[in-house]
Amino acid sequence: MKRSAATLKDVASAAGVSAMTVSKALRNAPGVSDKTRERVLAIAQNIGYETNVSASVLKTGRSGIIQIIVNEYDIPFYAKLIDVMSSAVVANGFTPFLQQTKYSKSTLQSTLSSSLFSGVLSDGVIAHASGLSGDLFEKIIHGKPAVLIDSCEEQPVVSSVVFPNEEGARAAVQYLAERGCRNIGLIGPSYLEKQDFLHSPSPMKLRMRGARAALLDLGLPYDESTVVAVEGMSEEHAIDSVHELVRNGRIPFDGLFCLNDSTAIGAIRALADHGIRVPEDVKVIGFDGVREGRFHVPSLTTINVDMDQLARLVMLSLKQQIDHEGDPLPATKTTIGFTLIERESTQTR
Amino acid sequence: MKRSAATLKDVASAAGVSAMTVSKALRNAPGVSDKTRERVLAIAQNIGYETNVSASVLKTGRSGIIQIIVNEYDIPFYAKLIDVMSSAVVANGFTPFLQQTKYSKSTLQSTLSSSLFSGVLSDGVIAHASGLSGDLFEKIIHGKPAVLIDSCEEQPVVSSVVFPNEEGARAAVQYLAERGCRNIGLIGPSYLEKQDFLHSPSPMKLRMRGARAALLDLGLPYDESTVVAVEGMSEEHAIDSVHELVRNGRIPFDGLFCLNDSTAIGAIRALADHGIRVPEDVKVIGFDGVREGRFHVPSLTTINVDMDQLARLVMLSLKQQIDHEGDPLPATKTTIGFTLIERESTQTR
DNA sequence: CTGAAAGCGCTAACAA
DNA sequence: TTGTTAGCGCTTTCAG
Repeated sequence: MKRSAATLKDVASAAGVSAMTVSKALRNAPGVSDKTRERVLAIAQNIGYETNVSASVLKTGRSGIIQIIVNEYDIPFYAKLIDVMSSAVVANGFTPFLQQTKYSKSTLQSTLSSSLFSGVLSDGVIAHASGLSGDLFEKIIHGKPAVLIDSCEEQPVVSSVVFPNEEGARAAVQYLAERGCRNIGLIGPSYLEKQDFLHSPSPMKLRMRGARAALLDLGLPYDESTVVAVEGMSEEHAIDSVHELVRNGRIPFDGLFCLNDSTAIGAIRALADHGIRVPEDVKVIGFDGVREGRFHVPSLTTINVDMDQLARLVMLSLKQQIDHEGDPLPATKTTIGFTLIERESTQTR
Repeated sequence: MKRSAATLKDVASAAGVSAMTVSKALRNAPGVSDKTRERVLAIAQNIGYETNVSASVLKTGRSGIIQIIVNEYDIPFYAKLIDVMSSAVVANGFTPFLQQTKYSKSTLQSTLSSSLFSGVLSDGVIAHASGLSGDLFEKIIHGKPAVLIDSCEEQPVVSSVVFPNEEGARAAVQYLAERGCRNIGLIGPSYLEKQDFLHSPSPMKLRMRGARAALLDLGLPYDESTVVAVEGMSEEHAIDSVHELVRNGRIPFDGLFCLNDSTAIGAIRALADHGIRVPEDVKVIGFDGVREGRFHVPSLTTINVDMDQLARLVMLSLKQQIDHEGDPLPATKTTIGFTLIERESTQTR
């Protein structure tokens, strides 16, 4: 029951060699004969030796830990994101360390700066969190390798991999139009006019911009009544907004592009409450491609973003930065691809 | 751009005191005058000092890190679990460290024993993972504070907090019967007879046992045809099994208790594929109370387990163990409560 | 209340 | 190939 773990020295004396030799043997470092290495490994295994990470981190300044920061775990989109990103981090030989900010900027800051993961303990950061400008981020992490996910700043200070927000939104609206929709509504943060898109772009603003552009190109209306404003991008928010909309008269749409899957799912749920059928009365398309969309009735048509590509690109950038510590690489910005997955919620038949 | 963080010494010389004084000041340890402390804090803040955790862990042997190990992140049940548990860990002043095993026993083992989080780096472990017997677990963690979630062993070696599997299942079946169901089907791993329940209980076995007992008590049939066997507890598995069932003739049930919410959601989805209506033709009830159940059409009636209570009890046990390091406490086993949440999937009307 | 000394366990650099 | 030395940054202990 002794929790005082075995140390290198213990292994060394048991093996009749020096601590240094054991250290090399265990790390597969050069400078140890195969015979010695094997023997050391066996003995280490035998006495249950585990390397003390604190010590080695203290010495080497490298932990192999990559922080992954998101807003929240229990949301389909983030559940998928942390799954994919953790797996990618592991596949690259690092250890992922997840944290959720619960949308709190102060939590984010303390998460990033203070306590456990300040200077040394993490070798890099991957973040998708609201209230996270590249400036702020850079000020906190001080040049530590980092990649932001879907940070839409025009002049990126920190490298980021972004979703195909505009393109995807365009495709969604065009698809609805092709399926015969002429009164297309949008569910998103709020109605925006041209000039509103100029400053501080955000993923949802960009999706709105893409949708707006598509509508105008198609000669379809885009005005205040086009947008069903939601206070947040969760199912609950969409349910509230749609309920309110219907309460003020029948909904005027035959197609609905929801700026993410959660609001799409909420919208379908709320429409059902009022006996409005999807897709017969209204066709609905979402954005993200969360796994839950497949299992709903009706199943959800969506703009599926390529998460595997996301993970690959993030890790690529991160590893480059880690390899180049000291001489900082310029920040990059890469956009990933998407596919439109057709399901029941937009069926014509 | 210097990534070489400020050290205690830097702060010390800037403040004109010794490193020791700074250390005490920053940790709120006794032995420093308020005046000195304030000055030190200000200076530390000013030059952006962050304590090097590796060093302090190395010295003190305590990291404040609690490992949380689950099978998988992108599953509604686990998404909820990690949210609740992380929050509880944080609320208790510790830092949660999440890991997913992807149901691999070897991943689990290496996760627990080798590499990063072996001996020192984590102060405790919370785990909900398959292939995780208490014995195995204990062998790996060697008396480190730990709590297993829903480990149903009769003679717990490690403390655990378990779900109300039997009671909840009983309540689910009774509820269906009260709603008029006479041909109640169960969706779960496989058909089990009395003797099958004796050995190596698992959560799903216990739910099956509770359901069986309820059926027999009610004088309703329980035989091989009662159970729709699934290969796993995800939506996909349930979809496959229900499809196969329907392919072999109309389904003989007017009520369906699915041993978790994911299979319930899958079942409803598959039934819809065949034009079978829920709840008109078949009433469906699930188990767990994942957030997604609310948003489905029909919304899902379920046995909602009290996750907040779970989190509280887990942390309580863990903290007791941490406080008692050295003289091990006896393993405990506590069952949490549940409520039946009525929604559309079992409506009568 | 403050500080000097020692060492946690490991590994980079060098010496043998 | 192996071993020795030194020190990462912090905190425990004990002396001032």
